[in-house]
Amino acid sequence: MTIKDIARECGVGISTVSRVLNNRPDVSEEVRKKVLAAVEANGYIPNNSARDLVRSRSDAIGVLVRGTGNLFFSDMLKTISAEIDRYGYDMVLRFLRTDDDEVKAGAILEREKKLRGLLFLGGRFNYTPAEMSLIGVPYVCCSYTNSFGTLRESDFSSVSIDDFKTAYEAVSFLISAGHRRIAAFFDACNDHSISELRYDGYCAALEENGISVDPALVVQTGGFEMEDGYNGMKKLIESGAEFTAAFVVSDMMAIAAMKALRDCGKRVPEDCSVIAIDGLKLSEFTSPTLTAMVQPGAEIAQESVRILMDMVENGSEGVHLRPQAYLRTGGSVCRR
Amino acid sequence: MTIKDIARECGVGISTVSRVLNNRPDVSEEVRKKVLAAVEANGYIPNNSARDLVRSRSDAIGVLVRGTGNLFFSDMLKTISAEIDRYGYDMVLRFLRTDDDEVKAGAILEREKKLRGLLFLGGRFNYTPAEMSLIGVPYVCCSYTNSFGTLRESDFSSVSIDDFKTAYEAVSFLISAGHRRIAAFFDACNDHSISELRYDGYCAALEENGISVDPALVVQTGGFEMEDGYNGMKKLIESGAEFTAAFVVSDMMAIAAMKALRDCGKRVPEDCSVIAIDGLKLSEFTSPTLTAMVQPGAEIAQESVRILMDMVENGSEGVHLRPQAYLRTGGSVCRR
DNA sequence: CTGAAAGCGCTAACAC
DNA sequence: GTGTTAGCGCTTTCAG
Repeated sequence: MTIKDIARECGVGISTVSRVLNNRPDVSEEVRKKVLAAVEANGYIPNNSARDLVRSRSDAIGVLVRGTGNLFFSDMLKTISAEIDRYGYDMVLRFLRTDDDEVKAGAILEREKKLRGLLFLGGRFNYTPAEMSLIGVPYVCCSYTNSFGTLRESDFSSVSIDDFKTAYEAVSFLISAGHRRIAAFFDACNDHSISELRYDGYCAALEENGISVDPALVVQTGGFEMEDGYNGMKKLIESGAEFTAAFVVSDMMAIAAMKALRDCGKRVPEDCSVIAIDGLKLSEFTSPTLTAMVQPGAEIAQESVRILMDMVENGSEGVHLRPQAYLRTGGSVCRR
Repeated sequence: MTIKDIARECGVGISTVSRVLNNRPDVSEEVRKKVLAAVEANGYIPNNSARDLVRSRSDAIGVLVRGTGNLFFSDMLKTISAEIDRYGYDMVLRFLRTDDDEVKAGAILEREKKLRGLLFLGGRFNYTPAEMSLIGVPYVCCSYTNSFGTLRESDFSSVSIDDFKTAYEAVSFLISAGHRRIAAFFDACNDHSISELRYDGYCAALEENGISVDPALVVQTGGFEMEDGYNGMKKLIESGAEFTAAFVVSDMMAIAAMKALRDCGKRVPEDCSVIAIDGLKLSEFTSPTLTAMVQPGAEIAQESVRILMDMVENGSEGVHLRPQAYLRTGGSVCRR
């Protein structure tokens, strides 16, 4: 069943059918009805490949996902998918392994599929103009920034919370609750990425309050998995370090860290308060409820797609949005 | 940059380039090298649309995801994506809203994208041959079955735990631990779907042990969200019903139910034991650790893809796998 | 082993 | 308004 069959059945030319299919105005109402009826009756569905080939582009957006253990990303992905759909585009999705390079993968995907735009859900923070020249379509960095790179602001878009500031606020909250011995858990403090920015925010909050950073309280877990959070906390406790609160880089790791605390006979928040960044719905169902800086995931996802579509369809310049994370008070932090 | 440019640059015909690109054996080693070099040098990437058009098929598998609030599915999706990739195919993904029909969506996707096969991640349990005739390629039902439908076994594949049996085993475990007043939480008991099967397993386990099913202990939450689990448990407690254990249809809802118990001043497991089906990694980090029947998610995902590829590439008949769920003992169940 | 040529199904000029 | 026609980039006979 091709466009030709429909044309023959209706006794019209194929371009007329094409016009109807593409909602062109220059078709008589009568013919339009007839064609639509035939399409419906035959269950005809246009061949996407042929369409893309002749237009030498698709109506598809590539989505490259990094860091898939992350529940936060799973949620955003659904929103992103729905938004792309709403704009009438297809989503071409790729999950990246940790050792894949998202830029190379994006460049290949773009050409193979003749994509109109790329959305990176998580990625490196240090792109250079040279490497990004591989990419020939608009792209947006979703939930991360180019803090350690050299990209021109107008050449790309990004939507992300301010990692430094959000960490700063989280730790400031602990300090304002009377805590001074505050442990911290990151992937790695010098990863030129999210952990480094949040670590800097942690340090800034401490120093601004006259508390010096104690390296013995900073744990580099080497990963973002729950096990990493659990083992990190366990190790810290066993080290005999003294602390009354913990700032954890992500909710999932914080949940695991709370588990480690309890397994070691410590109460949350009485013996150790815990705060994290993400604010998953899940974290409202832990005991105690996790106090967290909430990333507005739906907003980040929606805005990312909106901005990307604006670049794709109107050739707009890059835009950089920093939606505000906000504090959600739970039961995992108490006054000291 | 098209195949023509490469051909010209190498001074060969385009069909020769095509042969090299498709790993055909009938090309001289010398020419192959030259072509590959030119491809590399120019960063040439074949146009997928043109390829799919002429072959009138893609090398793509459609994945339709139902019930996206489910962390279990998020995990499986990653495995499915990786597996499809491993077989050298593309994945075309669609998230379905609850009111979308996965069969219709699948049929449209199949024709638009000229898919080779379809993988439904969750779906209705009551397909009929008539409606499935819309689908013209092999398909596999991943993590659900056709228990309430009339499909011929050979016409499709499915990979899923035995819902009835798994629920039966979970409840039997509670009974063997001395519990007799066992509450149960489902979406709806007569949904002709997963909840109904698990409800039947619950009833069977009770009755086999001479315990009659008390409708006052069966909660129909009306959904699979965490809120549903939380509210369901709260309602049950407020009803004044007496029970010493709870069987919950999914981990996420069980986590929420445990929260409700604690919020009502009840201890898990001392006042109420809890068991669920799913066995997420997350549930090993709750306090207490959730006792659960573990669905082997990675196995289900891998086998689903393997079976589908076998149908696609070798025209194999439908296969129905029932991987065994196993008990993971946590701290949420105690003897009575 | 290699090249020429015929489409795959569709869109977009271009005529009528 | 509508039909005719020329490709889009590639794979695949079919000759050589």
